[in-house]
Amino acid sequence: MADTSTVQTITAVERTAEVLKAFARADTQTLGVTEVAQELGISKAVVHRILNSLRATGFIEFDSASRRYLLGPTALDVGLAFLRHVDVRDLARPVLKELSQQTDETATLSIRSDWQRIYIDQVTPERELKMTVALGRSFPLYAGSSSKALLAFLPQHEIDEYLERTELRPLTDRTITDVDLLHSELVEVRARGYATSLGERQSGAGSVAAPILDHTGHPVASMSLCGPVERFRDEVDRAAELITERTGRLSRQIGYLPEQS
Amino acid sequence: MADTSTVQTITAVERTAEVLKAFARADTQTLGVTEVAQELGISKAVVHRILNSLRATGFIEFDSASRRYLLGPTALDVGLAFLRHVDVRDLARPVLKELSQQTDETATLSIRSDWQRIYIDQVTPERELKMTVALGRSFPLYAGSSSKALLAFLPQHEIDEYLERTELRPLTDRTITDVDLLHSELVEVRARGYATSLGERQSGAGSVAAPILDHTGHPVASMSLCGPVERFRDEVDRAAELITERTGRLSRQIGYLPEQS
DNA sequence: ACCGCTGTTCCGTTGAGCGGAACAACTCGC
DNA sequence: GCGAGTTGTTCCGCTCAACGGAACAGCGGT
Repeated sequence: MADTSTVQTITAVERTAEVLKAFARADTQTLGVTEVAQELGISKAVVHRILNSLRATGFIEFDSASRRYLLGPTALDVGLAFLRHVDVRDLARPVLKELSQQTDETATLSIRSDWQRIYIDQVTPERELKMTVALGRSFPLYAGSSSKALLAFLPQHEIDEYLERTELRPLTDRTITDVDLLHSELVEVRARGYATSLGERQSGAGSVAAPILDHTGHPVASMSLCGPVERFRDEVDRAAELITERTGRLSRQIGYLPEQS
Repeated sequence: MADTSTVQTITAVERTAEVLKAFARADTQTLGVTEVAQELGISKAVVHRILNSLRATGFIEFDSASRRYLLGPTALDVGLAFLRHVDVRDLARPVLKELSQQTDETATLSIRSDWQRIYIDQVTPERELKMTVALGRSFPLYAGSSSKALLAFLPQHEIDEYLERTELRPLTDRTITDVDLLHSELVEVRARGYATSLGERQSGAGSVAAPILDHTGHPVASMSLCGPVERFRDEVDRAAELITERTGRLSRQIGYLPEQS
């Protein structure tokens, strides 16, 4: 009974939803009754009644000059309520568990806070030798895969600003301290969609991370898989594949629309 | 026949809209069937069917763990379509960025919708203590600088009508609740071209706003700069100067011709 | 094992919504 | 200015889809 097709629905409601979606799809601001009716294969009379019902509730407005209909502010209110209620952490939790289980390594979630990164969640595997990160601690944005995944997807000018005024202090002997090198590393991260690190932030730790992007394309969080570098080195490719698949889905869930090629 | 009450509507559609609004209002992410049914005074069975219809179309999702419902990404899609079609927004975006950068405070853009005001865009500065507004939410037209900037530039008879039938409920202890006082405040706003507020709508927030006028002289939007009242108090004059310069230019861009003296 | 709470389904009744068609209002071309 | 061809809007009788009370099921607490 979790199946969508078996539960009772109301056709009028589904039609209403389709009408709203038609407005969302349209590249013109206004739509006419017949236009909508034809696209959805419903009678004009019905579309007319639906539009007027939506008008009464603010979802649709009416332009009396052209006698055509357009989306109203209530639509925005509801849409943004969706965003308001999305807690990346809650959303990501089950994914972290799944990733950790599938790879038998630690899965983490980080967010950016000002110009630092902090871990806000992690799931560790049941094995003796495993990675554990410090939740709540601040780390720089230039070292480690989670950090680079966040940094690489910021607008270019913000990256430039950040790197201009930030001193790249080495945290380990593998930390990238050359600005030009880091710049081209970030370009690569953006191109392939994920970042890797072998001991850049923490000696002996390897990781792969990808960003979760919101509806504006901004990175709101980054998710990583990490473990002891000796065994993790061989897992990088598989981890990258798994993690980008999940972060991609999460991004779409919070409204990110991948640009069509 | 422009009257909303006389045209035919479909109750199921209006109920659907009310259900979605209930989710927008809620401060919890998920809502249960009974919860919604009680709030709207509809039977549980109907709410259940509506929710499942919306589920089939992506507006609503179902959390099988808690057996409760939440807004889905389609809601966001439709909401953002509304924004996509507001062309003032595109025009104003770079200006907001510039203003925010120049002042290191938050720049916002609002439009009027019926007799309310809603924020449709904002750009925030990179600093710890800053103002952030809720996009999509409705606010009254009588409190706060953005609202007063819109209201003051409406035709006088519309202002009068509005103030006659509107109760000036205080949002903070600084809200203007005296009609005569508000009337003379609006005259002043119109005279100098911008509105200010120190905590009228939101305690602890200060702001300056000016309207963007179209070719008929109607205010289509208002732009504001806002921040914590303690530091903003000293920035008011400079902010007013900056903002009126920009809104003036934007108004001319969309066809407004300043009356020649 | 109880209770009280959810969400979910059943089912017979009925009136709300359907849609074809008529009407009205507007635009365009000649 | 006057049809022809668009729109949006309303009418109205028929029908069947939605209503809602009530029964059912599946939790979670004590």
